[in-house]
Amino acid sequence: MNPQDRTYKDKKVISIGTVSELTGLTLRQIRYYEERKLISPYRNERGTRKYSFTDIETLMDIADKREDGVQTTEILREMRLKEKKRESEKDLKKRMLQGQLNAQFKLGRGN
Amino acid sequence: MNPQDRTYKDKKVISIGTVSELTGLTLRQIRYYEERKLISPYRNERGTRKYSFTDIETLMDIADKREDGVQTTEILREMRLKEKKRESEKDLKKRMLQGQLNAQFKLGRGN
DNA sequence: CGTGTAAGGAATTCTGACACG
DNA sequence: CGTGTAAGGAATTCTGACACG
Repeated sequence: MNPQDRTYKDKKVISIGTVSELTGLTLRQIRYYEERKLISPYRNERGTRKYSFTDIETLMDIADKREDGVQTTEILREMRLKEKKRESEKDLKKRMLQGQLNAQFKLGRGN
Repeated sequence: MNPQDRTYKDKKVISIGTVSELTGLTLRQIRYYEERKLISPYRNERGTRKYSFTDIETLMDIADKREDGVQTTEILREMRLKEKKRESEKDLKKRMLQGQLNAQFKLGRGN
């Protein structure tokens, strides 16, 4: 995804009522999932919660899993696992790129 | 831009208070620019205005022009001109692509 | 023309709590 | 554990209008 677009996807500007409409979850449920650390909305000066499109996607994932009877603790575990996986993949890519660069450097020096 | 991302950029989900914070415009100004047809927010069941990130970008353009003393009527004209330009460029691309395809077809038939 | 403001009403959001299971 | 609900207060949003220039 274009880095410019990420700023939109991650920008926390949507109020809880709209999130409720978009996800089909009740306000109570949305607030509860925050209490269980599954999401962390931004709070404006007044204390009103503001969500991003990413938060909404996360909530829809949560809704699916809850329907399957998965508990919030378990959902949190899964989310953290996926986070780690993404990080290690990113790390792998970085190391591969570094390897490429090193090889290039040696070749350049060899000639 | 990725078509998937457009759905976020154009999704009208942001309330006027947040738009005001993001653009620095007053509620009065934002509503007035709507009256002058410069933007058209979505209205939910209750009648509350909802804006997209695209609307916000448009509003920031408007703010710049207003600062330069450009009147809303003139801004509207400019916006419509740009819209037409985009459309004719799109049209040109479409016709060029069609030309490419026709050429390919003739070549294929020729062999 | 573009923007401010006071007015009155209706819907939103927040928190802490009790309830049920 | 996950969710519903009533409670009270504070801030939001809406419209139509008068004001100024």
